[in-house]
Amino acid sequence: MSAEEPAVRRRRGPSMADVARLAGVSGQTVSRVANDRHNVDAATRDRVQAAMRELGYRPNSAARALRNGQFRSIGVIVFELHSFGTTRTLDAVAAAATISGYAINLLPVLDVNQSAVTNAFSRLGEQAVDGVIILIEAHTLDEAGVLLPEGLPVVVVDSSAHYDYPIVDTNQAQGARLATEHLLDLGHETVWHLGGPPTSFAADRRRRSWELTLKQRGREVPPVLDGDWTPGSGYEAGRELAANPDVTAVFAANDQMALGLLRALHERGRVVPHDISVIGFDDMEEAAHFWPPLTTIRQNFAEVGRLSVDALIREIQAGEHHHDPVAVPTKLVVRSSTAPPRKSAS
Amino acid sequence: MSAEEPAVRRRRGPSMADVARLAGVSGQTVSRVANDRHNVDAATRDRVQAAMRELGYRPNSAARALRNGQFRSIGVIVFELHSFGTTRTLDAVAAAATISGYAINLLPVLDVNQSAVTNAFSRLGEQAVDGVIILIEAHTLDEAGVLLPEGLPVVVVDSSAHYDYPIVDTNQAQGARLATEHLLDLGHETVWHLGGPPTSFAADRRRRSWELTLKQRGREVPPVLDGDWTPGSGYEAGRELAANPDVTAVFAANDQMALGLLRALHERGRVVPHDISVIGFDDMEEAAHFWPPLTTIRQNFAEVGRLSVDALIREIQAGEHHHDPVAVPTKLVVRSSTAPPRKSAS
DNA sequence: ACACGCGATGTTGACGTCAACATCGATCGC
DNA sequence: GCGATCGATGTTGACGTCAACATCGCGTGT
Repeated sequence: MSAEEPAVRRRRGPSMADVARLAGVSGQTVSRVANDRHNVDAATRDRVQAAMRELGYRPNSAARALRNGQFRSIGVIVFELHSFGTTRTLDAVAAAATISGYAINLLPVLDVNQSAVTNAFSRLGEQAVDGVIILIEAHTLDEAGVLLPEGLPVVVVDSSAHYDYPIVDTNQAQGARLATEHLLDLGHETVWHLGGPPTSFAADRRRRSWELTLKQRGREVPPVLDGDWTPGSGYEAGRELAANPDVTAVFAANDQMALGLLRALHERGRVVPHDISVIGFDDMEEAAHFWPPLTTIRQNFAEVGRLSVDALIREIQAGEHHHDPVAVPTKLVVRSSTAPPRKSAS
Repeated sequence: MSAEEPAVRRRRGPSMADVARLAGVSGQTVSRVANDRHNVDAATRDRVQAAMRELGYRPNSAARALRNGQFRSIGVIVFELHSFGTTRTLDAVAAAATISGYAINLLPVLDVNQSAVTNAFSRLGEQAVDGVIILIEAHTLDEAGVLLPEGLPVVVVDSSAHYDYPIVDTNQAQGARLATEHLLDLGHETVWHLGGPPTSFAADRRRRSWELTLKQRGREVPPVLDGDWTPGSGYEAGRELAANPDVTAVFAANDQMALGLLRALHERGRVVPHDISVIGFDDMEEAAHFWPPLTTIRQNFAEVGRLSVDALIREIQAGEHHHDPVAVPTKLVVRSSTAPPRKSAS
């Protein structure tokens, strides 16, 4: 009746002081045991550990972070997890961070519009992180970028060169060249391109590299079809492409669009690879089981994730700014969706 | 020469005291401004905010957490992000948590073996989280489950009933029934099943429900083929199924296996849905663009994520244990991979 | 004119941990 | 045998924030 419970129960667990009392030692000795310091007597250590177990003691990371001035945590800013690449990279980042003893703080941007991004970055200011990895396409970032808290180490995973932060990404240009050359080497006159959204630096790099490769070989550069990474946009583009008898080879900027493209070609009765060759980009798990199995460019997401974390941790711990962009090479994976062109009326 | 820099630079930003000094007020007033308390004079507030901006002040969340005894952060334990469902759920969880003002701590389990899981859980003890959502299949969890720190609110996203924690998941049974009935209603004699791995509760539920539905309709129950969720396993199973002329309808326990299955059927020249109908489960983005577009069961991952977060936050804030499992209904999405059976020799 | 109330602001201390320093007893070298 | 050394342990204070309490000044009602 008289005593009021607080609205939010605080589960404060036992503290070092509690353990110390039970074990009959000082708090400092408990701290030493908790941190695996060597200068503790074996018997004492046992006693302390027993007390810890009995009380279910867990070190309070907030107090630790406050004391040490470090959170041992890195924030990862992502837009939706729908994108295959983002997900895979996040996976690799999380693994690498965990191995290095850093926790991962996932910071989703709920909406692409600028105020949401800005909002996410300002929330960042209050986040318990020592550094940040940005996994959203930099164009989106561009307008809001200014608002990043100063003095917070940042690594951007994208292919923009315009950033003042260290950059790690797949070598988009090399991958696109690989794709284009593969089709050219099979004997195709030229290669059409189903590109990613114009707002994406990665898409831009792939497009440019495809174009450059064609030009270097003296081939005609067909108009680009712009998609938005989704299978749906690949399908739309595919309907156009299927109607054009000149098209014998298409380089889709990712596997998902390639999937939509394949569907459109099936619907129109264009046989892959007999009538048209298709190559993708990413090598998602499913690509090997598309119909027909998709020739594609494999991105090494694990490496991208690992390198991003390494770069960020170096920056956090040593203040190193490593401004040379890191480009992770790709690999051509040949399956059944590409073949030499059918000898036709030429 | 005399002063040694610490190995790890601590970027300690300005604190309330610094802001207070600059603005000529007490630390407490700064705190009030930072927390949007109303009882601060407008002029004072402006002065403090100006000082904050000038110094680039960001509240220290470690100190806050220490003071408040709460982190406002929830941990999400995941195995790899490769699984489509996990990723989508994580996405929804992250969004819901952010909206509720909670941060997300991603806690990857690096390896499925038991010691890795155990390890992840013991790491959990040191994590700055108020509660935990477990996104790994509970069978894996089973053996290690005992080691979960006591007193830490937990919500499990899975279909096990054996847990002492609140459970949220898709209504697997209802979904599997929907799938099976759809094929039966089209006129198929019976429905074959390409199941998920035996270690998965979700797979188990789907299998049981498929079986029950067949029995209730007095149909023969064909032997189950066990996959492991991957397209590859679907392909293997598909080769068997394709060789069996009795098979006219297959319910694959997820879309990825359905994809592999479709590929195997194409290879053997069995036409979908003319010769064989195929239905999947999940409704992943790509399913609409498989060849043929896949009829499937749509899971409402967003809802699962939202409800998990809600349940966890209720538990954190009120200590409520809501032990009735929450089952989120699914929806049948009809596309082109299912059709009535070809009238054959019957 | 006086007590009272109320809003704005300041002061104090505690949250849990751990580095730095202090202490104490034992072993070592000569 | 005695100071030096070393290892085990204890004591103190500070990290940044904010609830609780204290204070101060001004307007209000009678």
